[in-house]
Amino acid sequence: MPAARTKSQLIQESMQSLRRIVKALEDYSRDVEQQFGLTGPQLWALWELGHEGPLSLKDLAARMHLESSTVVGVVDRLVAKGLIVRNPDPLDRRKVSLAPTPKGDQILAAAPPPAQGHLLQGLESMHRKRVESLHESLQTLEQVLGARKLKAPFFFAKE
Amino acid sequence: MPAARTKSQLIQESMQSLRRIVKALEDYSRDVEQQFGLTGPQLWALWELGHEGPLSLKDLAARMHLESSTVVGVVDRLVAKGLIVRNPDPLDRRKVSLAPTPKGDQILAAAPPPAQGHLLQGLESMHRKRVESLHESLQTLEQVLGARKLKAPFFFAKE
DNA sequence: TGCCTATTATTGGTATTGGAATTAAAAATG
DNA sequence: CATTTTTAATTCCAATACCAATAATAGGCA
Repeated sequence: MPAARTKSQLIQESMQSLRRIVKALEDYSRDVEQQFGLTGPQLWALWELGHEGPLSLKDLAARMHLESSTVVGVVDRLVAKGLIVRNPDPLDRRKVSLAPTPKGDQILAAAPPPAQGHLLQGLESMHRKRVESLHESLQTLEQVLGARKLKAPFFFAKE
Repeated sequence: MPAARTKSQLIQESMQSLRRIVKALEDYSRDVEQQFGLTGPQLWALWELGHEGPLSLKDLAARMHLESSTVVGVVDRLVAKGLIVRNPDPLDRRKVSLAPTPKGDQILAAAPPPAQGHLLQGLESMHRKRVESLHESLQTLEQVLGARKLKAPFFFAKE
């Protein structure tokens, strides 16, 4: 039986866990890239377009919680690979309508779920009680971070 | 009072929480950069050098869980800003010994803790019971991810 | 000692990410 | 209807981040 941990130890270990979890997700994306030829963001974007129908670039960016300027590059590479197409929106000529090509659909049918899917499968395999507990913990953590974000004006001087 | 959630809902929300937490940490780094002139990785590297004494580039990279080639760039920028110096190692001429300059130490004394510090403060403010629960949940999550990582050879065909 | 291997730092190339500025088009306002 | 404002997509720039390849040095072994 492991010795009792101090609060400080628990915190340190939790931090490391969080880092490892984030890194595990990144590594998973890299593995997919190695073996599948699509980077994590590319697969993710293709996934969104395949499952949520045609989307404008802005909507796609919103779904991925990324900036438009970031997604432009991802879309460029998917277009270059012939997996999606940019169609003009007949109703609003500022917009582009992004959709998978047949080839993109084909890839999507065979591809693993995007990074999040990995985690998803892990969570599915957990007992409900555990998921409940995790959920509550994450919410707490988020509240703490959120609260800090609002009320922590930087206390240090600028040069 | 909110309606009871299904397991699936709990999972979805947990995923989103995780993403938001990661994003909050990234945003914090960006805030520090805006107001302090050092990016997250730069502050982190300076912090490690300031607290762990002179380190070789490899050791610094190991501490940050980054590749050496990534850290070279971060070190370049810190050197360019005059916050650290590269000294030759008298015992092994392959190595460089990285250490803060007086100016680097000065910045470090006034700077907020690196990104992780933000989270750290949040955790410190939580009750021990909550931290215990979070710790346990994260460990479980990590186990699930780790297990999957090992036994999930990619099941999809390569083109 | 001299050759072979391993280690250290670096460079080069590609991808991701956000912010700032630009262009084009739609919407709102007078 | 003309002007202004807002919105959508894009381009450009800097910083991460990885991998692969290289140069220089150290260490091991015949």
